[in-house]
Amino acid sequence: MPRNRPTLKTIAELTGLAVATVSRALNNAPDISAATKVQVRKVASEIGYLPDRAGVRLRTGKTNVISLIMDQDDRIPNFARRIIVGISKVLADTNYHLVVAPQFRDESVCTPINYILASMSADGVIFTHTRPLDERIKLLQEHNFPFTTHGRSELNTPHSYHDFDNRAFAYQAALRLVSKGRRNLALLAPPRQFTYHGQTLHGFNQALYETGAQGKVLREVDLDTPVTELRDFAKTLTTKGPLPDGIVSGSELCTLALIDGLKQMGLDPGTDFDMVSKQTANILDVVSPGIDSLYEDLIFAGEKLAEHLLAQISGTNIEKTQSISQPKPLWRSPSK
Amino acid sequence: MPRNRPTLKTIAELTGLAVATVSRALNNAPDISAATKVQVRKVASEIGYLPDRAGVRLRTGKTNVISLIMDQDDRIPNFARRIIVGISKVLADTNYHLVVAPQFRDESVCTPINYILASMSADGVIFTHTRPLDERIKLLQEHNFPFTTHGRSELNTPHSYHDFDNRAFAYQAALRLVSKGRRNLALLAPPRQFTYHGQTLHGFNQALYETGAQGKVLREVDLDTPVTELRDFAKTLTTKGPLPDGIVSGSELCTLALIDGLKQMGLDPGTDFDMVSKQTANILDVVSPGIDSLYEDLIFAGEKLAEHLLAQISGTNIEKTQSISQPKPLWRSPSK
DNA sequence: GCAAAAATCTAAAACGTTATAGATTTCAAA
DNA sequence: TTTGAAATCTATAACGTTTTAGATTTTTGC
Repeated sequence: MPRNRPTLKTIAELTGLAVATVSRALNNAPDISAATKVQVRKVASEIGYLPDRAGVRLRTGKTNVISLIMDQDDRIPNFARRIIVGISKVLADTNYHLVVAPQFRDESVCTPINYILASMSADGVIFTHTRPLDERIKLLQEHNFPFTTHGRSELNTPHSYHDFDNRAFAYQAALRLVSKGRRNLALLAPPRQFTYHGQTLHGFNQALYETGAQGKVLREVDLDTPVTELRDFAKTLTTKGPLPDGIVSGSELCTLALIDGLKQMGLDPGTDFDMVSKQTANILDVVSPGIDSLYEDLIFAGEKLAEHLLAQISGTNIEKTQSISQPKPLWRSPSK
Repeated sequence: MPRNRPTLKTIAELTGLAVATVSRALNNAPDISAATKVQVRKVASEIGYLPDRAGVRLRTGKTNVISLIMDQDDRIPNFARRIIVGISKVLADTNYHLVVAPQFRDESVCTPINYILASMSADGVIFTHTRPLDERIKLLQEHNFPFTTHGRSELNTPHSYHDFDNRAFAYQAALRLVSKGRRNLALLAPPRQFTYHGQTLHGFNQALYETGAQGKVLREVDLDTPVTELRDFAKTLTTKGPLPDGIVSGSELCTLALIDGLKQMGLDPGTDFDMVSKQTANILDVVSPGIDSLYEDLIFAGEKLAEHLLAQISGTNIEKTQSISQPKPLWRSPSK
C-alpha cells in the first residue's frame, strides 16, 4: 500500500538538500546555516510534515509515550478522568502520547509495570494508590526507569511524586468539627494498604491531641466499603456506644452514604452531627444544606505528575520532582 | 546506549536460523516447517522475546494503537473510566495499546481526529457524544479510517457504533411513572446537540401518547446544566404552572439535584412526585429510599466499541459492527 | 593569494521488522 | 539415476529517522 505522508525525503527532494541535512535542520543542529533552517522549516510546515513516530522510536529508542496505570475499579468518582485531563493538558504542548494501561483486579500491581519494562513501550510511568513499601517503586528503581506516583511511599530511596496533603486534610477537617462544638469525632479512614491511610490518621489524631476532643477510627469500614454497606453501617452506629457528633470522611459518596444512614435513624445533619468531607468532584453540591468539605484538585495533580515525569526524563534532579498540594476549604454549612 | 532486549537477531543467533526465518516462523508462515516453528517459539518464549513495536510499525504501517477521544469535561461520573476499562478488557488479549487523546473545550471536535489522520498514529479511533450530522464521521469516512462511536448519527452512510437505547430508556421510564399513578410528567432532556437528545424525546413522547398522560420537556435546563443551577431551577418549578408529579432524568447527579431542590420546597419524593433516572455508576444507592432507575452498562459499552473497532480493522462488514444495548430496570422504590 | 580553519553540507550505516525473490534441499515420478 | 516439483530456508531491501565520519565550500589570518 502506498504511503503519501510527507517524510524527510519529501522535504529533501523539494529543497534539493540531503535527508540528513533536513533532519539536522529540523532538530536545530549547530552545523546547519540559519538560512537553510528557515527554508526547511518553511517547506516542512507548508506540506504539513510530521515526524514519523516509528522512525524516531526505532532509531533513538525514545517512544514519546507516557504510560498511566489505571486502576480497574477505584471508588473516587472521576478520579481517573481528572488525572488524565491534567496529564493531557501538559502533554498537549509536547509530542508525547498518553497510553492508559489497565490494572486488573486479579493481577499483581507489578504486572503492568513488568510489561512496560520488558517491552520498553514508554519513556516513563505514572501510577496511583501508592503503598508504604510499594513493590512497583522498587521494581522501577532497579531498572532506572523514570516514574512518578500519586502519593508518597515510606521507602528510603527518594522518588518523584505528587501528593495531596491528607494529613493536613484530616487535621483541618477535625479542627473544623471541633470549632462547631463537636467533641466526639469519628474518622472514616482510607484502606489500610495505602500510604495515605497513615497520613490521614496522623492528621486526625493530631487535631484530637491539640483540642482535647475525643475521637476514634470507624472499625470494619473504610473508604472502599460499598456505599450500601456504609449506609447500613451508619444505621448501626447509634447502637454501638456513644454516637460520634462529628465525622471526617475522605470521599464524597461515602459521606452521602453515611449521612443517609444517620438520617434514617432520625438524626439531623447540622443538629445532631456534622461532617467534613474530602471533595474531588462536585457531588456534595447536590445536597442541601451544603456539607463542609476540603477540595483536592485532581486535574492539578495530573498536571504535576506529568510535569514531574517529563522533568525527570530530561534529567532533572529527583528532589525537584516532588510536590504536595494543600486542601482547599469549602465551608458550606453555617459555622457556630 | 546499549540495548539488551532480545530481537529476532538474538533468536536467529541462538537457533542458527536466518532472521527472516525466525520472523516467518513466529508469524506462522506456511513455508516454515512445523519443527522450526516449535523450536523458534520455544527459544522466543525462553528469552522473553517481545516484538519491537517501532520495528513492526515502521515496516508494516500498523501501529497497534487504538485511540480514544476523551471529552475534557463530560458530566457523567466515571463515564470515561468505565469506557476505558471496557476497551482495555478487550485489548488485553491483543497487542493493541490504548492511547487517550483529549478533546479540549476550546477546540473543534475535529482537531484530535485531524491529528490522528495527519500523523497516522493509530489503527482506529473511538469517540463518544455523537451528533446527528457529526463532522467527525464524515472526516473519517472520507479518509477510509476505521472508527466506531458511542451513539448513533443520522447520516446516511452506515458506520460502526455501539449505542444505549435511550429511546427505550425514556419510554420505560415514563411508563414506570405512569404505572405509579403519575399523569403529569416532565423530562430532563440531554443537550440538544447530541443524537440521543432526539431519541430520548421520542421514547418519552411515545409513552405519553400510549398512556394519554401529560408531559413536557423541562425548558432552560438539560443534563449538562450544573447541579447547583438545577437545584435552583427545581425550586422555581413550583411557581411555574402545574407541578409535574413524575420526572425522567438521564443522569444520576441531575436526579439528586432535582430531588434536593424539590425537597427544599417541602415536596416529598414518593408522595408528591416520583423520579426515574438513568444510572451508570452506583450513586443513587446513597439515597434512601431508593430511586427507580434504568442502568446503562458503560463497561460493556467499552467492550463493544473495542470489539467493533478491531473487527472493522480486520475487515469485517460495517453492518456487523453495530449494536444497541437495552436499559436494565432497577426498581428500588415501592410500586403502587 | 594561499594555507589553515571554520562553516556547512552529505553519504552511509543503523535501529528491528517483514516482503520479495531467490537459493537450497528433499522427495516423488520417470 | 535424472528431472522437476515441492518444501524449506535465506539474502536483500525497505520502512523513516538520526548519528557518524567525512566531504565540500567559505572564511580567516597572514
